[in-house]
Amino acid sequence: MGQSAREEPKWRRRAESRPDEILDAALVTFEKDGFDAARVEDVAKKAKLSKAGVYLYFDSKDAILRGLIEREVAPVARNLRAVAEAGMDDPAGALQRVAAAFTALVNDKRKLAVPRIVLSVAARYPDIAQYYRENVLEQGLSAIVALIEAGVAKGVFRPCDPGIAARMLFGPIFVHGLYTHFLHGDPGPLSPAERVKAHTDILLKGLLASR
Amino acid sequence: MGQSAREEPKWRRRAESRPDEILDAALVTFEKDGFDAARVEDVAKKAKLSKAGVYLYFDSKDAILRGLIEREVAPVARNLRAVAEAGMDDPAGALQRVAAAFTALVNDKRKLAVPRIVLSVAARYPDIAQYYRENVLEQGLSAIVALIEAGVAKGVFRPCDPGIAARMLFGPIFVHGLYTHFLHGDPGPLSPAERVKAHTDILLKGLLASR
Amino acid sequence: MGQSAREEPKWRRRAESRPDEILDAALVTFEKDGFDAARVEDVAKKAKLSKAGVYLYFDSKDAILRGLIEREVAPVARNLRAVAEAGMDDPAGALQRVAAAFTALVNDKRKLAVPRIVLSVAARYPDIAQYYRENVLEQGLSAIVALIEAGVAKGVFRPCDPGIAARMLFGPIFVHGLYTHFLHGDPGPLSPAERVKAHTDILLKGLLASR
Amino acid sequence: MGQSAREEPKWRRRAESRPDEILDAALVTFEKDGFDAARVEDVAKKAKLSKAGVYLYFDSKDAILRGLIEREVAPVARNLRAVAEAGMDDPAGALQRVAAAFTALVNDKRKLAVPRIVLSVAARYPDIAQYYRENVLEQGLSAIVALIEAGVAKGVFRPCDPGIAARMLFGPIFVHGLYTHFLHGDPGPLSPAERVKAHTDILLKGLLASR
DNA sequence: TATGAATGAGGTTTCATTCAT
DNA sequence: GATGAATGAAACCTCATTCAT
Repeated sequence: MGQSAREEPKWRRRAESRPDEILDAALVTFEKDGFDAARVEDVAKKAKLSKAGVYLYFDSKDAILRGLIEREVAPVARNLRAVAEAGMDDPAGALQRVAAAFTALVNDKRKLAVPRIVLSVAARYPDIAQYYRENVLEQGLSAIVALIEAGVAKGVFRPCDPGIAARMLFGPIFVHGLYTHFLHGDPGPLSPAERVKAHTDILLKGLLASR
Repeated sequence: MGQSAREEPKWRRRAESRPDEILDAALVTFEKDGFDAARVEDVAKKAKLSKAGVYLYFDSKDAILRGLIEREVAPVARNLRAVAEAGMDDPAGALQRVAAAFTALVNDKRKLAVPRIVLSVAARYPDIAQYYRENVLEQGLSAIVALIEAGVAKGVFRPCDPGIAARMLFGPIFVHGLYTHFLHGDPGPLSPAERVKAHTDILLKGLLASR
Repeated sequence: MGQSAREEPKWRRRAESRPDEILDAALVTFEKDGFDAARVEDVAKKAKLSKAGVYLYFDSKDAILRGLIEREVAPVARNLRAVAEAGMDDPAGALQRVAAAFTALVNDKRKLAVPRIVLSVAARYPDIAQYYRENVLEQGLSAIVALIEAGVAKGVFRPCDPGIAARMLFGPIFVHGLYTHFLHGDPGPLSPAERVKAHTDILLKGLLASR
Repeated sequence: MGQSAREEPKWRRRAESRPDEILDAALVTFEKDGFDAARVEDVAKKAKLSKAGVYLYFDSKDAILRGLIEREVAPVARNLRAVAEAGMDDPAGALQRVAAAFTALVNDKRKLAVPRIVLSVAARYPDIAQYYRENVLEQGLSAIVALIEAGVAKGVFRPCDPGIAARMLFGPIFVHGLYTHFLHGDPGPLSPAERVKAHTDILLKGLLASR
């Protein structure tokens, strides 16, 4: 109240929040332009920092990318595992919930940008590819695989290859995200929830032990 | 002896084959390094041409990419359509054959490189994204959609959203390709044929009208 | 106990010793990396100060260099003059003592670093070159020149060009220092004292009036 | 004749001479500004080339330096050795001729720039220091050492440490060069030839076996 | 007095593209 | 048709220096 003349120091002394601000800016910039075409200066500008300022917090452009991946990756993996593990005694229901969670994730263009970037730089930064694979993909896959195996063991699901089943869960959602977000493909008339339902209807019918 | 006047022309007129040789080289180079990191000089070297020589056949680096996409794209789309259309009266069998064809395609790392590159430059070259979407993705999707719809009409398949079903066909195969080729993920123990079978088993069970 | 109000001042008022600490640090850093490659931050770190702290005491990087030269230079010149002047009545003995003193000086890599730095920045900072020349070189030379001239006047030395003689005293010692310290040349088997002796033996035999 | 309008193609097609032109330009630029302060762009400009053009012939700024050292070094070493070796049967005369040759060398500011540069970057590029030491200094020294030893063996010179004697030959000349060229010290009234004479007079008197 | 945070200016290097031959 | 030579434009990164606290 009354101190309206000093609303915001505008900058200074926010070292703690800087790395995150830079990563936020980088995510947006990399998503828009791709890693190579993105200029560090643009990241800096969006983070309201000078170019040199960025280098106070990250050693190099690819260190920013690494930081970004590391920050973005953990929650995704954690999220998927949690949903999967929470439903081990109701595999069919859990499958639907995982599909819904993954759909929500993929619907967020910013979140989907990360695997796209990883994919495009994987050849040059194998460590990034490896990190992503081990910390997201294998985590997610193994969680679903466990879920499917549990379902099979319970007799809820027919015997099947759980890796294939897992890909049948994630694959369609992921490609739909790429198609609509990055290639501007027509998302179709269904709402996300309807898509999840249509998808899991078919998938579960394919998986469930008859009667 | 005596043919001293015609020792060996310094260069040969092979203008006709040149563009293709350049595109071959570009495909390999782009696949390895990504579009941005790939240097025109490397493409030239691999095509056994000077850097300037490349510019006799292509106006710019992204023109090469456009040429590449145009060349690679048509056969893929045509192929998938053909398989799908040839099986309109046996939708289930056709589905399996499409899955097999698409698996074969995706197994070829070079072929899979094209969509990966498209994805990574889509933001900067919207025309490329559009071209790819219209000429490959929508072609492929619509062919499968038609197939599914035919199946539903015939009563072979249950009523379902054909777009979703199509993504359930392509998605798992595509992500498996990305995962194994570009992120060096474990391809798992199944042979391609076994993967196709496991995949279509589940998918068809999910789609087929009971009884 | 009980002195909680004075636990430890975060920083101490040691303004007086600071400039010297900075110069010490600068000497080491400049010696190791050269003036250009040395970073102010490294000087600061070695002086246990923040980068900004250095600027409390010196206006700029080259001001540090100037300060360094000023501090290092006076004692050297004074020392050489003193030795020379103390021996005006025994020119031959004084020559030997000057050689010994200069050898001791040059043996100290840190001390030798100063002229090396001066030499490398002389073109950009003519004032530094001038300062060094006037306050060290000309001082040292003139002292020796006076010594030689005294010797000649006394009849102890043959008539000779005293500037040349002076260079014959300093030159060999100086280049030996450069060679061994900065180019890692083999210092040879002789001890410093033996080098001084061998050197002055020849030099004196060359200078002394026969009989 | 009559084609006065096309005097000089101005550039193009002189790849062969380029490296040398660049090294010439670099020598001048490095001599003037020192290695660090010299900008590649200035070297380029002086060589009448674009900045990028320089990189067609040299991989990096320090590659230019290396090239420069390599080019400048061989003739110097060869020259000194030749003079020394040509006079093995007249050591005293040869010593004078070596002194004269070295004086001529050092009188050339451009030539003297090389060791100055080497000295200033030695810490950062140890290979350059080593190269210079092995290919110039040790060559020169060993040639003179051999000469002195020959003189001693012949009974022309008194027994003495030849390394010291060699430094007494080179040292004074070298420091005089540094002093006058780079610190703008007063070269004194003597002509180069007179300096050589004054120098070798003393040195030879110091070295020669009496009668 | 002391410093963490910030930046402007500039340097090296790269590369798509052009052009004379 | 083919290329060696050349360059403009830009990108990454560094560092001396400043300033609010």
